[in-house]
Amino acid sequence: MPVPGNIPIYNRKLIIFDVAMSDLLINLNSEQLTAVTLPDEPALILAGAGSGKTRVLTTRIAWLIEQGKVSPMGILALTFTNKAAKELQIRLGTMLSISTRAIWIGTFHGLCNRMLRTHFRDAGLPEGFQILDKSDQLSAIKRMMKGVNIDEEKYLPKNLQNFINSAKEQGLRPNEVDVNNAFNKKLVELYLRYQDQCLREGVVDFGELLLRCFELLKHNEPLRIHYQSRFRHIFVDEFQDTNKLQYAWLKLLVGSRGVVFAVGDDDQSIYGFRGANVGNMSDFEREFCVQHLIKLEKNYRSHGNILDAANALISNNANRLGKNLRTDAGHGEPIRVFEALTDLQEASWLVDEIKLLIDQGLSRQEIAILYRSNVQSRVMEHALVGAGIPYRVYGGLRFFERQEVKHALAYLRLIQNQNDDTAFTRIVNFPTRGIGLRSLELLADAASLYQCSMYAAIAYMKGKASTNLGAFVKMIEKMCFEIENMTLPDAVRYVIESSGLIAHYQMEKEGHERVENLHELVHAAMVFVAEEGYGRDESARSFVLDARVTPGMSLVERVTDADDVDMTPMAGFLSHASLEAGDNQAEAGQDAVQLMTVHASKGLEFSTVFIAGLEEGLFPHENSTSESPDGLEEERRLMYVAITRAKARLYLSFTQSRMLHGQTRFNLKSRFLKEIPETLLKFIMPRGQAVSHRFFSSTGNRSDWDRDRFSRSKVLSHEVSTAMKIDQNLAERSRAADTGFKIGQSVFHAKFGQGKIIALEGSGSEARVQVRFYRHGMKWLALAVAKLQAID
DNA sequence: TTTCAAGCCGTTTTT
DNA sequence: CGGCTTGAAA
Repeated sequence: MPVPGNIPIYNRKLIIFDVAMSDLLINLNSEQLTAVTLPDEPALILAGAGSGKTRVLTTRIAWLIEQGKVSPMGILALTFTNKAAKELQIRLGTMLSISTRAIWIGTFHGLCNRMLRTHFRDAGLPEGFQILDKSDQLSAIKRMMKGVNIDEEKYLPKNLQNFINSAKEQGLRPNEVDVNNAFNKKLVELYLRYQDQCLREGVVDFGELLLRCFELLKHNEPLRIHYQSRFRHIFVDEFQDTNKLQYAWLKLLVGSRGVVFAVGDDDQSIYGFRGANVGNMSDFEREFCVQHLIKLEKNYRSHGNILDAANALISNNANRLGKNLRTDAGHGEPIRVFEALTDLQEASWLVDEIKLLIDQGLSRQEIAILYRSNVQSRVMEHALVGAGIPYRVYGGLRFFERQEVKHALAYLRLIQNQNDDTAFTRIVNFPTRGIGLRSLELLADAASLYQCSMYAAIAYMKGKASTNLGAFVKMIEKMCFEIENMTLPDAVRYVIESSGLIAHYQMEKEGHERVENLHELVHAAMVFVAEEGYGRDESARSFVLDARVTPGMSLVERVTDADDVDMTPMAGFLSHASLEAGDNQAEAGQDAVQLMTVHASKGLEFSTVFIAGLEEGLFPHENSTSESPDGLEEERRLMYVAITRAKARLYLSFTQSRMLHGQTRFNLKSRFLKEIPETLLKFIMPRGQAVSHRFFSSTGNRSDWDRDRFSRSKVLSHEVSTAMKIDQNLAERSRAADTGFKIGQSVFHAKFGQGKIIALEGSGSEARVQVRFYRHGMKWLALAVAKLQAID
């Protein structure tokens, strides 16, 4: 097993690759090949949607290693999301048979976190510093503001939060922010106060991770030189999403010898509103003297009509680096456009159309409904539920954001770092232990008087409040003592029990799922320990050919998160919980129609895509169009992203009227529709609906209507047969119910949507189940009557 | 401490 | 319209 340590692994070509390098290269088109085999110089790759961007990235890394140009240790790959990092790592893992562990792959935040953990002293942070997520940050800000005398009407915590974050995104400390008026001045003052509080409590927010790491590299020359000489090749994915600070950080890290390979698409820049700066791409080109700007314009995803639509649309933007997608696939289907009278009609048309598609054999998960804003989902969900079509909505609460999980983590955080007032206030009286607001006010006063954390201030408390607080301290101390020698999962289990969290949620009538999530947290800790490689011997972590990593081994075992290996399991787990909030989607697994915002769809692809609500004011959104011209361009890029998600079929819809915020609004059809050549479109008329003049004038030619396929009689017969099929299916499934269902089983109900079985009773035709539906609460259902569908 | 009702707000969102 | 927060009352 052991390989002599003095032979550089990266020179042993035969061992390294599962697939011969030539095979990897031969399947690339000429644009991709050029990019992959570029000499050691800064490069900017303009990677269009569906152009094989990730493939170029991974093949380039593999190629560099194979050529002996760089050791895995000399590679740094930066992504924007954890998902992207994971995908890179997995795909690299399939190309290379050496461990990918030595390669630093991660998000900007993850890697900054790692550096700060390693050099916490140099960075001026306490060893066990905690990371505040967005909601932690907000509560920290609220707490800070309580101690200051300000006009609460004028200074909203949310606004201050945005102010602080956007300052940090631009790399600005309080003293560096431009002060042009009194209002601004106050905000800066509050920013400073917040900064002091964070430092005192030993916590950092997301922006701080980057900013502090930036400052660390900037002011610490030996460290900067160390990393500059280590990372010879730096890869940046989704470059158009980087903000000013990330760009500055990158420049520091690259130094004069590093080679940056930046991949991005200015046409898919849709996060300007949160600080992303597309200008970074042209800045990069200029400042790094990029010799090779390579455009990947060959698209492997969509049919011609779809790409033509996308190209035509995006050509209306003035600020572009410029590129045009092309494909070898045929034109494919025309893009279908539907105008509805109301949002309800739009939804019911959508559902009818989806039924047809499913009948034609399309799987549900190949169908996506995209919309500009989340409120639009409700009408469509309602229609889907009514039709008994399983669906999945992306977005919403993620695992580590759930209140019960955050509570449990707060206990762990307080055990780690007793200065963490955010964690303290969260749990000091949860579950309730007779510590009211009054006591906490007194405690906060004491804390500011003695300049210490609230936890430490308990020692100074006198009177009756101190009894309960004293008991709390005893409990935390006991926890610290007990878990000291426990494994991470055991510690988590101990804490959720002894804190009383489990007992509390068991008492609550709606607490079943929360108890489950707490147990799930223990499981998450086990997975974390296993995946991160804690408990293995040190040699397994260092860069040697790991005998256990063989081509036949499962991917999961090969994937590790390089971020956290230097931390204790607990610190690593808590970082992980803050930096990777968990899955953003509802229960996976089941074949379901996908609903999401256009933003959430970026990077995904579907055979069939519906883009709903193409109306002025909604898409493009009114708030974006009024503010700046670039706002409209970003909306257009958003539309471009939406269109390019579709592989084979694309539907666009809009309505004359829509219920929004409690009132009916009448919108014009989106300008984006007009920017797509009519020759690519096919207009569909509402079924059984008298065609108004308005409809005529706004949708174009009568000859464009698809009378054939969407004629009334045909659709109706389809509807009937679909309904019968669904009934049959459901009936069959419920007959199998006696044996089929068990507690904890996820189920789907035509009326109530998805839910989980939490109780069973009776048998045979008497059998009843209690189901907690995600959207409709708790229900008892007779299995003989209710058509429940098991979801695996 | 809990519960209920009035009030408020409403684009997109990862780390 | 509807979800969530906040404030008042029991």
